[in-house]
Amino acid sequence: MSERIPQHRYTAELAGQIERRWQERWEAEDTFASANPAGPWASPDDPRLADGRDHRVVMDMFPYPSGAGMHVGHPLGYVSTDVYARYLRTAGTNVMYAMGFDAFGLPAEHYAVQTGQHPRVTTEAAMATYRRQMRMIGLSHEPRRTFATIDPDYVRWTQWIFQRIYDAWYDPDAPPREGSGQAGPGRARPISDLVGQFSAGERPTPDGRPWAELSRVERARVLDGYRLAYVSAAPVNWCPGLGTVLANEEVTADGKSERGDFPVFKRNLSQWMMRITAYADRLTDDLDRLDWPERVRLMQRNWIGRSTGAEVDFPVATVAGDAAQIEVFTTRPDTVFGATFMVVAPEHPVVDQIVPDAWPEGTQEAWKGTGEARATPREAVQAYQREAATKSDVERQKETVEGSAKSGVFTGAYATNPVTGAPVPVFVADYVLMGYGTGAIMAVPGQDQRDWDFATAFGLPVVRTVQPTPDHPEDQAFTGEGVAINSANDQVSLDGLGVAEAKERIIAWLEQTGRGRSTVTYRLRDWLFSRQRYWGEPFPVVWDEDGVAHPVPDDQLPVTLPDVPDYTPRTFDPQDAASEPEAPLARAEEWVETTMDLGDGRGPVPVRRETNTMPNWAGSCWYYLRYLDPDNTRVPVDPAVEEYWIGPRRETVPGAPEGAVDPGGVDLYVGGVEHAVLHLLYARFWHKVLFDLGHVTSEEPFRRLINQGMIEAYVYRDERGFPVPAAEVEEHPSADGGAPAYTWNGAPVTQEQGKMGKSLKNVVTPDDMVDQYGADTFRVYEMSMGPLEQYRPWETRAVVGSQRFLQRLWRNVVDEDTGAVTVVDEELTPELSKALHRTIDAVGTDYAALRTNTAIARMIELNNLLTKLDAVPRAAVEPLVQMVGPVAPHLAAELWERLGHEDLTYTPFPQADPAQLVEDAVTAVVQVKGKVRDRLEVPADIAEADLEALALGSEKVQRFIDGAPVRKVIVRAPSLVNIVV
RNA sequence: GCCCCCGUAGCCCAAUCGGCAGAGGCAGCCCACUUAAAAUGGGUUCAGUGCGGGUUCGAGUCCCGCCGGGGGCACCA
Repeated sequence: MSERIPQHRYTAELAGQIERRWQERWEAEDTFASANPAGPWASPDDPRLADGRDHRVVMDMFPYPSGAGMHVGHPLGYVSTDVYARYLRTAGTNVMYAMGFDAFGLPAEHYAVQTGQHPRVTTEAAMATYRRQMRMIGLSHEPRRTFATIDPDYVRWTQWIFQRIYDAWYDPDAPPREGSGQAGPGRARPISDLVGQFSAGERPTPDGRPWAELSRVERARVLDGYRLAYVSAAPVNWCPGLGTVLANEEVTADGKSERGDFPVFKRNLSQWMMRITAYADRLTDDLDRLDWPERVRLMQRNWIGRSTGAEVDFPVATVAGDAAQIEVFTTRPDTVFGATFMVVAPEHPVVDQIVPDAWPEGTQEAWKGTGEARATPREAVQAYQREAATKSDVERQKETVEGSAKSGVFTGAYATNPVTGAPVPVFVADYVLMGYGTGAIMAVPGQDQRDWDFATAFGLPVVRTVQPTPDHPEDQAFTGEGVAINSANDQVSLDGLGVAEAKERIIAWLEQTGRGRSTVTYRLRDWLFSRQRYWGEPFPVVWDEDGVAHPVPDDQLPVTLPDVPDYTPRTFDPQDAASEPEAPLARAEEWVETTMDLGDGRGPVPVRRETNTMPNWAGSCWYYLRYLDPDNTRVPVDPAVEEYWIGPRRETVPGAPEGAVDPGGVDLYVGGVEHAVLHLLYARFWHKVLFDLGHVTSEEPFRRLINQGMIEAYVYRDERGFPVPAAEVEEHPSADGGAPAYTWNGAPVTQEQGKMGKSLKNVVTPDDMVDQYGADTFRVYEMSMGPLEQYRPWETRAVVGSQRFLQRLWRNVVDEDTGAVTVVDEELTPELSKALHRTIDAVGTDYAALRTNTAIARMIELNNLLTKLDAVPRAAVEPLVQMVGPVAPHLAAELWERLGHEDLTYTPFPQADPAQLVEDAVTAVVQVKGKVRDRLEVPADIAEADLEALALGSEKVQRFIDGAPVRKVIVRAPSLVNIVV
């Protein structure tokens, strides 16, 4: 059987030999090393650094290495960036292309729990598998730049950056750094600047005492209120099932953990936070300067949720008789004349101050609540508060969103509408959330459906203050645009104004009279930064005997994880809301209790180490910076190196606003859309802090982002609905050309498309594909399946098409029987020459635009032309081999060498001759009333009038005109004429 | 409920500015090579662009309304 196959055919075996040979050679020769302008590996004489030469940083989101290794879906983005990087090298660009590992995290910890092995052991093993697979498919990463987030050297700098964040505060009045594209003031500054302001008396202390009179502990408390990394005892997301607290971004809309899908409860716990809210404006504004998919920018904008409006003060009398105010936030201050009642969140502190001992005269029964306790306002309100406290946010929402019935209780107090002077009843209701705005609203049933529902349920009055459209239903709030009505008092009138003008006028009046102010709120909350896990970066922080936090001095970093016998996390019954987090590190007592010289003149003192660890996101917040300068022992990245690679560019990205300043950042970042608001938001935040503090020159980490699609696979299910092994399913074409039928073991099965996974029995690995077809074929197939962004199903059956292409290319150069090179040194025919140059032109454009699928189609086309020739001219096949280089690098390198050349990696991409791209003659289409009726061969530079005359002279055309008067002739020389009769 | 993306041959996908619906691949069918099959090579069939309107000389492309698939947000004041 196999002896029939020609000895030198490009089979999987031969491909494998070629691939291994080139992989070894590339590694031995450091082929992919980039040229460095500065830092430990500086090579200033490298020609790639010459003036005018471009540079690009190309990278993928680094993987979290799972024990199972990669399936064929994982390398899609990697192969794309590799093709792009390889193309750029041939285009004369200095390319930085590296890959590391995101190696802290829960799965390794879970796996370690099951197997009893240390997470480091299993993680290292998984990384070895990934490295082998990435090398096997020919990725041209620069080996010397690789690292994992668990490497002590990397942890050291992650902790170092934490210290800088801890040692900084956000000064909203500070001018931005020179040259930044920031619109308004605001910048992080070292905490020492703040201490300077306090001690100089420029900034008052909270209680007004001079700074010098504050104790050590008091000063620390004051500063903690400003730091960008701080400990707070706020309500946090506690997940007993995982045994840790979680960031808002890690909790799904229905109150479950994103990982594991466990219930999450709000608990008041003391935790590390990052003051990301200080950057809310810049994180929103700077999205405009990035070349990112619109939907990702939209998701970030939604997550940050900037909303402009006004705060309005509603006077209220406390039970003690004092004049107080309830401050509300509204985006519709123009509707304040229609505010007929108020609602405050059950947790709102004002409630205790205003609830009277007895119901006011004439209080409606329905306002007193539904429970037993309704004799006095105090009892009713407390009962309602208790009930609300036992419910999670999600439960609160469920009852009311789905049922649309709103619960609530009258507080017994009345406030005063500041524009009408009318008394308005104050309710507590859980549809108002303490965590958003001021935790209190003015209710305007006329213009807000939620308020309308509440007003209807409690028999409250409705005043429309915006004229609804004529067809608007009588029984609904009107939330649209319209002119203001019923909106005037003695001093100000909004009547007749549109919404925007009305807002402006009423805010001006409120500010003038001290009743309110224009304001901005955000949905974004500070980032909860500590986790009760073992497998993460330890905080470089110790606590002294007074409970004051101290950073571990830089020269003592990294703080490494203690080796403990019991590193498993304490998890609980997922429903056990009352459980307490228990950090695994707290059990390493010898590590926790230590002494340290804190540098404050006291000498070594007893301290307790912080026992929480950083979240998995910490390591991925800055790894792209470390690629730039991985061996630097002085700083995370040399500023000159950073500026060269990712500093702001002179030109802005496409679509950036007029006059914008380029933010810099990685030139191409490819990864899944699932990180749209987690990793990508956190990394942007850290980067901006580093920018403010002067450690980097770029304002953004990732200048251009592409979300690669997912490779899915067919899932076949038997009649019971269970998946059957996809590889064993047989296809049976239908007789009439319709959809085919599928069977497994003779029994019919159904086909659907789904994720690739063990449980669906449809996993295909790169290892299988490289064995069966070779790495180059695998790469070509992945790239020819469609555009990078698209989701598409894997079909192993179709891979053979890519193999045939490479086999034909091989055969166009090498004799399958003898192995001899068969190309001839003949002139190209004019037709072939034109085809070649058109292909060069198109393929170069496609590669540069990451349209690898169409580039491959063009190369197949040219290759098929060559296949038909008796002898293949060298001048045609050599450029083709060069063009194939980015997608099938091993095969191209081999053929290039056999054709008598050196390594292809830096050989300049072929140039298309512009003269060969112009056509002498083209086919002009002649349409009559939009239908094609004739085709004419005409010179490419034909004049419109000549083409028109030629078209009208056509016999076929005249037949279709059929003597009717010609009304109009549209000429698009040289390709089209449309005659309208 | 609101917002975003996508629907082109049996399948994966092409189609600059609105200008001949088809570049490439898979599958199918036919032929060559073969004792035969596989592999390989050559040839070839197949859709009028999810549906309904509109704009236009001309619509896969632009606009409106549906249908189907995917995703995001959701008492956010």
